[in-house]
Amino acid sequence: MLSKRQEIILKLIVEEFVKSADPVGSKTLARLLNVSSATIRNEMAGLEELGLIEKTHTSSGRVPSDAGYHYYIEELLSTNDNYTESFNVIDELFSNKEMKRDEAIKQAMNLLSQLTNYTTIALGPSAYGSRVKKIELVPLYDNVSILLVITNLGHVESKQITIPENTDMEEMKRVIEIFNDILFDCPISKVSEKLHYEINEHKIKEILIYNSTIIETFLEAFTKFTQSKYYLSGQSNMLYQPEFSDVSRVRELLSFFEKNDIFSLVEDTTKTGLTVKIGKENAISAMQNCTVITVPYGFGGNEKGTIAVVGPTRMEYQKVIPLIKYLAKHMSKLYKE
Amino acid sequence: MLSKRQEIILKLIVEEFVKSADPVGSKTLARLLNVSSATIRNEMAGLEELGLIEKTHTSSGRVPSDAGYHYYIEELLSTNDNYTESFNVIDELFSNKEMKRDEAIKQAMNLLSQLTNYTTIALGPSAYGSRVKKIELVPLYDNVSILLVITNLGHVESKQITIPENTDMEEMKRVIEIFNDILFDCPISKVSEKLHYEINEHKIKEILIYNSTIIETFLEAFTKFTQSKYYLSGQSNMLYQPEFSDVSRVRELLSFFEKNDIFSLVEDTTKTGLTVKIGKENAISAMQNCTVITVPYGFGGNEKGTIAVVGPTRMEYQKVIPLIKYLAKHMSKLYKE
DNA sequence: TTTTAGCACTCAACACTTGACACTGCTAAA
DNA sequence: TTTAGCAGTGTCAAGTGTTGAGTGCTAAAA
Repeated sequence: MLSKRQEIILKLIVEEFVKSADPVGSKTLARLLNVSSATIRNEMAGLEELGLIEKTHTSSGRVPSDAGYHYYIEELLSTNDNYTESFNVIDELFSNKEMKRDEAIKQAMNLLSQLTNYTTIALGPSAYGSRVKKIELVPLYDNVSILLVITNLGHVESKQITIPENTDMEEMKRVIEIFNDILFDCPISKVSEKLHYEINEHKIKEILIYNSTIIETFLEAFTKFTQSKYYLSGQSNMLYQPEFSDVSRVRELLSFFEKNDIFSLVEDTTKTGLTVKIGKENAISAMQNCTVITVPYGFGGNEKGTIAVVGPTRMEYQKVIPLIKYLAKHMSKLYKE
Repeated sequence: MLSKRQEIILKLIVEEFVKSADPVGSKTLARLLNVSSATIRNEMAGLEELGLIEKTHTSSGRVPSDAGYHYYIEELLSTNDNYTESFNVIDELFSNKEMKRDEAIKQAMNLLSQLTNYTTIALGPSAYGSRVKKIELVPLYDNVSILLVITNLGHVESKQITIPENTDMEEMKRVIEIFNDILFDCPISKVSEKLHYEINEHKIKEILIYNSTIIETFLEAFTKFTQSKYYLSGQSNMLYQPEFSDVSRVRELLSFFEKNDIFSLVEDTTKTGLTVKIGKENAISAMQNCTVITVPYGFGGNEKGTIAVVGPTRMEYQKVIPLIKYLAKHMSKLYKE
């Protein structure tokens, strides 16, 4: 257990370091606390022993360790501070109702990356959990058609399909009708299940006789919905942080963003609430001196997405955490139709 | 006019420098040409006077100037070399017919950035110039509907619209039918024109009486088609080039990619053939030591797009130019339905 | 018991010097 | 026209010395 004074010192170290990016020494703190630098040094020795702060070299000032940040976030942050400055900007964004959900999410992420100056990520599930509203087939030319699936939340997915040579268009229309019957109001996540069930049972048999590959094309179109998409904003923000003055770091990080591994950052956190992964807690090597903060959104149905802020471990937690929480709350509202 | 030997020397300087990224000195060339280094130096003095090569400092080897690269590309490259190695990979990609056009373009750009190790850009016009195939309105809930527009090339655009409170759905259906009548087979680029014409003439009058804002919503949906989109691939490739070992350069470049200024790179070149902009010829400051090679594609109708490769001026022109030409040719085929 | 002043020590950062090296341009001879 | 030789110039890496911020420890003061 830390003494009151140790907590104050830890808090100051974190906040000074976040501000300046330089290790903070005993003199600086002495000035802020009206004790001598020697006293501070004694306290710091204690904090270091507990693994909450570190030195970069024998005679440098102290820097918070990963554990130190955690302590800061969990014990020293939640109670006091509350950053509400930018909340009205967020309110404003969401007051515009004339936006498709995807568009709203994109804009929210852009806003968040602007407000924080870090990189932000929104992870699907663009349509996961929403329901089938209508299925259509629009002939284009020859034997090529476009298969359209529209969901109750206004999401549209299209897939080009080639219909076998000797096919009657009337027949095809009937097939689509049957699909509409079967799948109307069916959650996207259950489509595959439902189709496979119907294959053995009722109406769908005649389709199968008629053409078996059409089912596959269908399922492909639906997997497009379930493939969670992601949106990335403010990649280059990070480059202005002093921890990325080394090009090789930048390379690593950007290559990571460009690969489609984004999911590996967040994946398992759809269930829990706000998660803060600091430094080495991130499995990805390029992220060893980054913090990833994730919050799920959309509790309405079974559709859940995640938003995330990625920044250096030396992050303005004080500002970011309330902001991302507030944003997730608003986005959740958006999901309840 | 350059002498034969000067041309050979210029060619070697370019190619050596492209390979090594180090200024090339007289000794290196003497070894390759079986003359003494002093002879080379005399020739180099001439080339420098013509502004084709430069020194980085008084006693350094020579580096091609922007003009030198141009001379190389125009006079020394086209005749001899022909890089065909990777052509079969491209053929393979395009042999898969089951792809929507957008998807095909994306994949082609990914391939190109992989093959070249530079950044590639594909600029719209995703649907500009294609024709309206079908318009639909799918009610979602309450007074919210989705407006769908499908083109003859399988492109789908959707927009959420709110229909005024006291509106009869049957009436609405009739309106959509009228739109379909008017706009069927109309090139996207002409939609606005045609609508405005019809407003003063025939059938559309009754719609106007009925509801004037619907036309606006309509036009908005169509502008989505005409807004040329772009696709960027291999951003981080550039970071591995030694010219980007300086972080501030990287910052500039990546910030540029992140802004939506991409069009300013290419915009005016839709009409001409292959264009090579070297170094200072690029208006954008972040690109002052980059080369941008652009080629238009899609000569079929009036729909034209552009693909581009962005790399350091020290670029493997020998490899990139044939490659991008070949790719553009194939993509053009894709556009002829 | 806690706090403080003082001192010796450490290390990063910066500026400077130095020598090796890779060029060039010029000149005079081949 | 080509070449060898030489003086001159700038880069780069290694080494040196200095400065300054910060530490730990100890002994005295509160």
